Amino acid sequence: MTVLKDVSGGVALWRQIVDAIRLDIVGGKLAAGDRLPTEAVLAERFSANRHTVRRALAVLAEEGVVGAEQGRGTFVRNAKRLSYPIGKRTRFREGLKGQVEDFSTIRLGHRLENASAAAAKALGIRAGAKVVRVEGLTSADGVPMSRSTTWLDYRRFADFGEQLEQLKSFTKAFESYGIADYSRASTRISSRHADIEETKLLKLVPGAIVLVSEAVDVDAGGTPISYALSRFPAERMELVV
Amino acid sequence: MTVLKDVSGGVALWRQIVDAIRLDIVGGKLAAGDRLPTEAVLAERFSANRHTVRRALAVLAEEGVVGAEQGRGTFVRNAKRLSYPIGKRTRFREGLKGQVEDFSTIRLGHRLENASAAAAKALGIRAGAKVVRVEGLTSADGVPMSRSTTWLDYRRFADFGEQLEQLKSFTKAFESYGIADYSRASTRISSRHADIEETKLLKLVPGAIVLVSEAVDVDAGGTPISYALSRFPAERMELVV
DNA sequence: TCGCATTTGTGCGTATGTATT
DNA sequence: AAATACATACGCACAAATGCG
Repeated sequence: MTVLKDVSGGVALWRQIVDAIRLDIVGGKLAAGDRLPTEAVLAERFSANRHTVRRALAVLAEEGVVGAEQGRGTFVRNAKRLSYPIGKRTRFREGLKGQVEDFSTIRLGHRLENASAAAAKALGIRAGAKVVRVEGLTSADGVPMSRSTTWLDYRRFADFGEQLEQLKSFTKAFESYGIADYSRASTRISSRHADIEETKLLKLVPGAIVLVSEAVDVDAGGTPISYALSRFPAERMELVV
Repeated sequence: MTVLKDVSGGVALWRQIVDAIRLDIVGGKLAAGDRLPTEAVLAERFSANRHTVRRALAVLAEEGVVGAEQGRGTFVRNAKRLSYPIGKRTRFREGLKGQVEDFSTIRLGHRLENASAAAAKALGIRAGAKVVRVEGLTSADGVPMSRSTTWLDYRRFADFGEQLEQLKSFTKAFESYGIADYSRASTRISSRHADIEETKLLKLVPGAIVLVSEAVDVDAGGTPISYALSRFPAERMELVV
C-alpha cells in the first residue's frame, strides 16, 4: 500500500484563507467599510506567511469583496450575501424577493430518462421508470445563484418540459396539471466541491464549494410530484430554515 | 496591482478526483461492493494522468471508502452517510437514533466572554455583553460527527457550563433554569473548508468541507436562549429539514 | 516640515507539493 | 523510477504611502 506522507490536504492554504475571510464578510462579522486586521495579524491567525495572506487578499480584491490601500489597510468593499429560505411552502422567487433587483432563470433544456435509484425513491416509483428531467440555471442581478435539476414522473407529467418553457414557472406548470397547491415534503442538505459543469455555469473558480439541496415536493394529497437537486455557490448563498 | 494569472483554483487535482468519486459513492451512484471504473478510464474521465488518479484512490483507500485488489479492480467498501434532522423541535440525540449504535458528546470546556456582533444579535443582547461559551464534540460510533460552540446570555445562564457538565444534556441543563420546553427559532446553513482545529478534532483530511449550522433556540415565550454554531463533516453527514 | 510607527507593496532565495511525461 | 515544469509557502529585507505628534 502506498504510504501518503502528505500532510497538506490538496487545498491550497491561500484558498482556505480566501474562504475564511469571505465567510467572515458575508456572514456579517465584518461589515462594508470595516478595516480588516493587518496582513501580519491575519498571517498570525492563519499560521501562514504574509505572502500567502496577501495572495488570498488579492483574490478577494479581484472579486471586489475587499480593497487594499497602501499605508492605511485593507477594507471591506462589498458584503452582501443572499439568504435562501427553506420551508413548507418554499418558492424560489418569493424567497429572494427584497434581496435582489433582477431575477432570471434560464431553462437549460429537458429530456426523458430512466429514474436513478435516488429519484425513484423520492418520487415513489420504481427505479428505471421513465422520468422527465428538467435543467435550469437561476441568476440574481446577473450573478448565477443556483443550478438545478428536477425530475418528475413521466406518467403524470409527460409534457412538463414544454409546459415549463411556455409558462416560465414551476407553480404555473403544476397548475396546468391541476395542481393548485403543493408543498415541500423534505429537504436534504449536503455540501461538496463544485464539479466542472457547475464551476462553469455558476462562474466559480475550480475548487469552490456548493451547497446541495435535495428537495421533494408533494401535492395537496401528499403524493410526490417532483424531486429537485439544486446546487448553490456556498460563497454567495446561505440556506435559512 | 498583482495580476493573478492563476487559473487553478488552489485545489489539487487529486483532491478534486477524491471528492468526485466520494460523491458518486455517498450519493448512491456507486453502491457498496461495486467495482469502480479502471484507473485508465478514470484518468480519461478526469483528464488527468493515471498517477494522479492512483493518488486519489490511495486517499480513498486510506479512508476505507474503497479498496484496490491487484488484478481485479478497485471496489467500494463503505458507503454510509448519516442524516441529521433539523426542525422546530430538533434534539441532537433523538435525531440520530436508529442510525447509530453508540453516541457520545465530549464537553471541551466553557468560559465567559464578550458577545460578538453575531451572537449578540441572535441572543437579542448588546454586542460585547457577557456571554457563556460552551464547546463540545459529538461522536457517533466513535466517529466525530459534530463540533459545536454555543453561546448563552450570562445574566440568565451564569452557571450553564457547570450545569451542563453535571447534567450531561442541554435539555436537562435548560430544565434546571426552569425552561421546560424550547424550540428552534431559526437555522442558517452555510459551508466552507474546515479550519485547523476542526480538521484535528473531527479527524478530517486538511481541506475537507464542513457544513455550518447557525441555530437560535427560544424558550416557550419566544425569548432567545442559545445561539449555537455547529460544524458537521460534509463527507459524513447531511442535514434533513 | 520632520521624524516615526504602522501598514501595504515588492524582490529574491529556498524548500516542498503537484502533475505530467 | 526519474526527470521536468510549475505552483505553493516560507523567510528576510526593503520600498512606498499614510497618519500622527
